Amino acid sequence: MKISSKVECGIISLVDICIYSNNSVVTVINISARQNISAKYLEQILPQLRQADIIRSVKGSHGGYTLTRPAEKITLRDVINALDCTVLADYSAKEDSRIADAVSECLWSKMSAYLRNFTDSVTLRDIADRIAADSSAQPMYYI
Amino acid sequence: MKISSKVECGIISLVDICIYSNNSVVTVINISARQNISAKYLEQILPQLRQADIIRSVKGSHGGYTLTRPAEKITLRDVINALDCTVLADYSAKEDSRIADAVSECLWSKMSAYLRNFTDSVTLRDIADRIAADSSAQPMYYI
DNA sequence: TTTATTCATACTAAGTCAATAGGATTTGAC
DNA sequence: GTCAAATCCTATTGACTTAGTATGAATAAA
Repeated sequence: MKISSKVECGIISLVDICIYSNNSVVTVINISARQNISAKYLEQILPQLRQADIIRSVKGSHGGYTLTRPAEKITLRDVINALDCTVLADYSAKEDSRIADAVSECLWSKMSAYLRNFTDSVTLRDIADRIAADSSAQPMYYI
Repeated sequence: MKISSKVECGIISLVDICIYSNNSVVTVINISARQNISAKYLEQILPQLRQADIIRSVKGSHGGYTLTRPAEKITLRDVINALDCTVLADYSAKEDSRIADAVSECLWSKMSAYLRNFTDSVTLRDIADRIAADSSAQPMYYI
């Protein structure tokens, strides 16, 4: 499935914040360096996650980002909706016919609901734990 | 979920062929008139469905299209893959980091597999039957 | 030979997306 | 109070994708 770069980078950033914030904030520069994502691009993505109340920002010098709540309370659906609300939304065809209506109603809406169900079931904690599990075999280097 | 117009029109066309081919073929012109889709656009979509062995074409005068097999043997996955193979394919991030790799492997690939599972479970018959069910309340008019 | 159809390919206009750019604002440290 | 480090806001650009159109060739029935 094709994932937009924005959503992809958003998830990666959140996992990064989750792993690297030890009672402190994580800056755009930090994430950019660790994850090889342009800082300017992140500056566009992170405010959106803040507006969706997924992360909290501290402005000014020594500022940065932290999660607003425990990672197990942040779902994949939260993140996707914050960055691209069309992904999980119901879709309705513009073609005008009874068949088109039926396909919209009984197929696409069902498919969207099915996807939402999946994204509800995955939390940031699940992803971060998976990274940690990988790290036990292959040691993690903090930058 | 955002569905491409091509896939949408493809499904609609197949349902149309399924419903309106009574031991005969269905032409682009017929589908176009019934479903309000440009004939020229359909001429681009239907050959792709033929190449994927979902429909069979009869060329020349009195030509048209029929399904190659019973509707219950044609899955949503067959159709989507014929028209846009990126939808159900695994996606791998281009960002270069351990976290990005982990997200690709354990998140996006799982999500694609989940979607494939859904699309495997829905057949053209299911959709056509749904249309028929609607018609018992609201009579269907053949053109 | 005409007509009705599919087939193949090229084209275009509009829209979307990824990424960059520039500067404004906020805050801590000295 | 000044400087530096950070987020914030908004605009812009260039590349790519998509939807739909156009033109004409090939095929086959009547």
